[in-house]
Amino acid sequence: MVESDDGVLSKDQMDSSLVGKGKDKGTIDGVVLKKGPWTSAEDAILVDYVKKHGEGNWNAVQKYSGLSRCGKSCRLRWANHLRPNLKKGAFSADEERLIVDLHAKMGNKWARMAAYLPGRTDNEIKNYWNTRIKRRQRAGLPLYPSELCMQVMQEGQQCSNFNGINDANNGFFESSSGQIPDVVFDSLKANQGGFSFFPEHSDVSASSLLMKSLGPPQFSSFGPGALIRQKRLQESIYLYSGFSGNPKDAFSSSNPFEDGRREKIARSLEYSYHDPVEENSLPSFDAVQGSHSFTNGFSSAPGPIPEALGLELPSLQYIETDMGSSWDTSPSPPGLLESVDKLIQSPPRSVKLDSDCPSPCNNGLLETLVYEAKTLSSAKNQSSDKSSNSSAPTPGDISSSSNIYKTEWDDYGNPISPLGHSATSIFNEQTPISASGSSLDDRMHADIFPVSNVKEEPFNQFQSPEREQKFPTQYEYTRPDALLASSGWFGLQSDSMAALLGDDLTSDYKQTAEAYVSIDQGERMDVYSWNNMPAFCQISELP
DNA sequence: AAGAGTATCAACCGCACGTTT
DNA sequence: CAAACGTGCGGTTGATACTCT
Repeated sequence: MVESDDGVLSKDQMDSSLVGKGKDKGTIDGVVLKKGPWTSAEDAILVDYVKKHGEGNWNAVQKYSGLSRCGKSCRLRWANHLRPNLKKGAFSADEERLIVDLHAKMGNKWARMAAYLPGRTDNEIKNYWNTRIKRRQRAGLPLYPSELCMQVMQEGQQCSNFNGINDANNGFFESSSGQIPDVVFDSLKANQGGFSFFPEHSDVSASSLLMKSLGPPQFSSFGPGALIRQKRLQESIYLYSGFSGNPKDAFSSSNPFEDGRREKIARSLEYSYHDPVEENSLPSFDAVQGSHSFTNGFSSAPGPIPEALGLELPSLQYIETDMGSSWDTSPSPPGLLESVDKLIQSPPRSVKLDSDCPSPCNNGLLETLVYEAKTLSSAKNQSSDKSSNSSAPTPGDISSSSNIYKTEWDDYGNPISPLGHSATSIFNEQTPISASGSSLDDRMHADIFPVSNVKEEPFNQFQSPEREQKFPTQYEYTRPDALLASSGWFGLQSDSMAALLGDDLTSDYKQTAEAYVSIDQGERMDVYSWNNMPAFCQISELP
């Protein structure tokens, strides 16, 4: 940033100084507020003001000092640049470690993280993190060091006797500021044969996608505050995904079609979704079942999802129900790998409707999609028979879905897999569906289907003994199609598909279908593509 | 050397929340 | 009780610096 040390306004500064947005914005008592880079003269004025009046009451700065800056700008300038004891320069290795650790615990809580880094500002940390994400995206590296994951895993395994005490209002949120379980399942690849629960930074905004796809009508029962929670939910996804939130970033990859698709799609199927209602409404804690080590985003999210963990922890993190306690009381998994095996082995035959099964086999997104598809289909057929949805997860059911698989594609796919894409955006971009549609239908079309990227290689090839030996258990969950197959999602009827995409679109997809993958257990997967790119898949039972 | 692409960083914006009026 | 106000936070933007081709 150019900062005119001489206090001379640059052109932009001059321009921005003249900007007055409307009657109220940009002016105070008729004084045009300046924007843009601060000059040293302004800094001096601000410092002087703070010396005399102390911090706070920033809106009075202009009044008392004549500085033509809004209070917010003054506060920001002071906090980020002028206040004493600010540490400038690059982060030290220790600081970087701490940031990674804190981010694993807190998510995008920059201000809170800054509290642990004396002399550093939230803005610095945020910038550093975003930069780091991009860097690692490019490198195809995991976002969190594997040691951290292993540490977390070990801790998690030590507390496998969790019996699911649920106290939704136990101040989990509050505790998160200080005592956050070091549970981050990330980048297990290095230590666990490539299985990673934690996305490096997939930008699949699964939750937002879900929220969009769920749509208001079906989920009006979310009640007041749902929007707020939705926002928080989105934030959480950013943590998981590293999604900057910037739509532009969604396709920042040099080859978004190729580089990010796998992970995008895979992760679109993996992210846990926390029912906005359940989040704050003291839901039953399905972890009581305790049989699954993986937190299912829906059911085991206890009440108010911890802002850092409940919402922002990776799906595989256990939702701590008592933040005051240590991890000893956390809903603990009977061992992650064991659970993985269980999950892999568990029959993905049906969509389990019972909310008491937190089996991660039920992918929340998938179920949601099925549900939506059927709902739409049902609506389309103008059927008044509500039971038509009986085989599909209801919102409540969805809330019990689990879906916590973080996959690591790097091992078998793209070594360089910049994620950074939102499924929604992908879909919007890669399908002929207008993303700008304003109608619900349009949004459905645009948002409901992430581009389910299916590996181009034949499925059975992937299951070759050699590969299986190489990746004993991991691959089942590192493939989106495997996720699909194991998710219990199947039988998405063509009419449902049509309802979602429109008959014409479905037809288009079919016309360009490039893969027709048979999988075991009497199912088949039809892969629909568009523009020669896999767009989504449909699993159905073989005759 | 020049242009393109990427990284970095400061600052802005909108929103949420708590407090005051 | 509601509106206004002040503050803080997180996401985003845009300009410059840097690197690569």
